[in-house]
Amino acid sequence: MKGPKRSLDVSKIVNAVMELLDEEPAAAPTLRGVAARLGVRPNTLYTYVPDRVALEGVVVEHLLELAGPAALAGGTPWRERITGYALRLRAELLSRPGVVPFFFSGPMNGPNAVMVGEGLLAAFTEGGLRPDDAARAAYAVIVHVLGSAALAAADLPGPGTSEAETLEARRTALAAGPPLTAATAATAAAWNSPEQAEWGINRLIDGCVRSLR
Amino acid sequence: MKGPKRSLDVSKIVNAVMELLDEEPAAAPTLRGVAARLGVRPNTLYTYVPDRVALEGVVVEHLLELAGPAALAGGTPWRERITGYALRLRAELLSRPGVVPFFFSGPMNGPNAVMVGEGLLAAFTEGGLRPDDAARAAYAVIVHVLGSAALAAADLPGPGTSEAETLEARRTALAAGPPLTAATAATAAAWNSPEQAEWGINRLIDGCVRSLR
DNA sequence: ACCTGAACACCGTTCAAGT
DNA sequence: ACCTGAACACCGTTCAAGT
Repeated sequence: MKGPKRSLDVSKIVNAVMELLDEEPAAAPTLRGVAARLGVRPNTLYTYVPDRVALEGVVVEHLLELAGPAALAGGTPWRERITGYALRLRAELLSRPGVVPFFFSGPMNGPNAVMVGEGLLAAFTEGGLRPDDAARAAYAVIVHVLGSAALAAADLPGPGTSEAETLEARRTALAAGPPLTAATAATAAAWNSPEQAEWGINRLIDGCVRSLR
Repeated sequence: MKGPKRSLDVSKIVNAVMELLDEEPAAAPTLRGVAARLGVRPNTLYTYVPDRVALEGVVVEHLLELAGPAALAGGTPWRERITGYALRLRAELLSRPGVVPFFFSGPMNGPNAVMVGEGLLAAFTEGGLRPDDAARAAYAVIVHVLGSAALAAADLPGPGTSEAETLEARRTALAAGPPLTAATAATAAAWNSPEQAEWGINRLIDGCVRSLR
């Protein structure tokens, strides 16, 4: 048995990124950090990946997969498939906030992105939308879930602070704001909660279904 | 007339950021770049701003203002006020893609953010929503417009490529994809267009209004 | 073909020092 | 109070060189 010609491949690099995120979920992985974890020099990674954006794209593909796009294909009612995937993806991202910027650093056109798109299209079609509306609806859902995840990640408390006290501080601040804001401070303070993300996605789907006529 | 005690203030710093964005809209402004443009050492900025995230927060506030939040308060039908502000904000961001990440680097709780929230609340209330639903709807709109802007910015072609050929390349790629994707390739390829952003926001508002009952 | 050594041109941030 | 000099600990990326 002769030794391996190469010690690395792209999937090992992605694994290293995921391990870094496991250890420090809020820290954005860097090429140098990934290389160090693999016991290799930073420039070695350029043998496998053209640049940082490309590596981030591969990680994005991995996360789209992690959220279980296969479940989009069928089995449960169409609407649950959509909200299910959307909320699973959001949860995966928010359990690793450091990865969120990766979704906004380049076009999202890998095979898993296409598969997710196809699954959402199928679900919306099953929901009664015409093809073009289904396409618009599918991408609107992606926009919403990624926007929600990104804003929630930006709002995460630093290591010193608990989520509850951040929430309470915000509620108090909003209660001192203009009238309508003050009157809804408790709701508004939790605007980055999973519950409100679910509410938003459901309203979006409601609106899409309504455009059936 | 004695010389000024300080040569700088926060608004001059924000101006410098905006000038950098005017010159190179896709480049993310840096503290060092801003300092250089002001003819000052990088660490000088720490007299005016505690760190990079805080500076970005001030720039975010400036952009929320640029999109004209005052027009949210009244004058036109409630629904146009919402879509108008949302699409103006999106356009401001996409004419300066380098600033987009600033919206995701920290909590968005400045006075203009509160004012925008209040304006959206007023509009949705006028549209017939109960206060808590209006609050959820207001923030869902923000989520959607910022998500849309961020994904569109990530999809922008590099300096070498035109928008039209990027679109055409994507359409061709999607046409070779799975069946539903292929059937809607023309629509799907333009998923980051302003038209589809407007479609998405309108569907979201539709869905919110429907939750009146 | 794969990996390294060394360098380049950057970052944000700190701290003691000058005025 | 404001700004600087100098340094620290980082980045992504390149290129020639070694195996």
